[in-house]
Amino acid sequence: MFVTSEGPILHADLDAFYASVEQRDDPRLRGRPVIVGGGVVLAASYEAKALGVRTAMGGAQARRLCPHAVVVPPRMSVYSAASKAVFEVFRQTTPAVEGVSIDEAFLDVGGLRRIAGRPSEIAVRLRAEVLAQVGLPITVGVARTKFLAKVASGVAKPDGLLVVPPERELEFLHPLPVERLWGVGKVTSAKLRERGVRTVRQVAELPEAALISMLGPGSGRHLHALAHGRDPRAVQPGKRRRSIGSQRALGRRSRSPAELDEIVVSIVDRLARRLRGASRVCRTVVLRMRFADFTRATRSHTLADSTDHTETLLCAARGLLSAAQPLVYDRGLTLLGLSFSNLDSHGAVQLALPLDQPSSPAMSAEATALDSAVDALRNRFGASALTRAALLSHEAGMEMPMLPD
DNA sequence: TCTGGGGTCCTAGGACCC
DNA sequence: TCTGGGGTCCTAGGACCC
Repeated sequence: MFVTSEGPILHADLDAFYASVEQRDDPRLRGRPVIVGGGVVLAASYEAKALGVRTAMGGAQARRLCPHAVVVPPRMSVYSAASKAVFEVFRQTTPAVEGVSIDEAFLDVGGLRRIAGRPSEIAVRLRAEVLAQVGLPITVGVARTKFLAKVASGVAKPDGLLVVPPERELEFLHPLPVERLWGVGKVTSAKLRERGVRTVRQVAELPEAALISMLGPGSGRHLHALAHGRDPRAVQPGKRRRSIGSQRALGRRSRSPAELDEIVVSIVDRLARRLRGASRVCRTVVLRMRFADFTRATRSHTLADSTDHTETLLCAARGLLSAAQPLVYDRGLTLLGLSFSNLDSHGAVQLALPLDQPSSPAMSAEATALDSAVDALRNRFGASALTRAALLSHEAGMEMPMLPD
């Protein structure tokens, strides 16, 4: 499963992904500043970025900076389809594709030289193919390691290509600001700058022990290696998601227990469907909270057995929320989220089952049937009627165990 | 500028087992 | 009654990334 070639590695990164999809689909948006998302900026086209608009910026501030921007609501399913199409192009290039996010991947092209040419040629073709087949601009960085390939694509953006030859790695890396190092965010950057360390070269000049005493053993060693161009991580095509989650901002007004329960029900329902859709099961349920002062807390519960069963997961989520009641009301809950972790594949569970248990396709067919039944009942009885719907599907003879009252 | 939604990885303490 | 060392799992928090 793990590819252990010597590289080179391509880092392919779609430019201003959501905004580019909008410009692709609506010619009137091309060449104009485009902002995706209203309350907060999910993506900004390069025309908007040129005026200072940034991802994650508040919508009001973005409109001040860029009053002529076209603001469009996100169309997640369209972006997801575009992403799938782009990843298909990646896999036509090499089977060794490791997805990093919806718009980003590493491609190991080591060993392709004889059939596909030099890495730079592969990268040129890849960019042309993504444009031709999906209609989106993409930037590619090429280097010996993942980290250098990623930095290269970051420097080459937008709509660019940059190759870092092995003998020029440090020449490329050392003048860059420390924030370019993977794992250096606000906190680490402040610690480094406090000590006068501003460039990657200055990090490289520090002994590893000094970095460890500043940042702890984990990040100390990590940064020391990166600053010297060392990054042993291989491209892992089989890499799978380790958790799935969903959250909802609540605003500042306080919510009744019934409202919170309704939110928990809808999040659990959505996540459990995604779990089954991906043929995965989970064992740990994590409740995420954010409060009025922007502090955060999590509470988690690990089940005895992995499951993709909505009611089981809901029961755990409700238990966590009720245990967290004091926090919720003392500190003013402003965000509520859940994530399911400790993910496993359905297949692994199947192996442990006796032979007379339903097979995996049958089980997912059952889950799909339940989803449809719940949907139908929800349409009849209203959006928050999951429990009611569960009761009715139970009465209808469908196997859906009930929660205790 | 008062702030969304989706993730990853690391650390540290305590429980528990051998 | 007091005592060691090592390993794993769970929980919680934090930093970081897109």
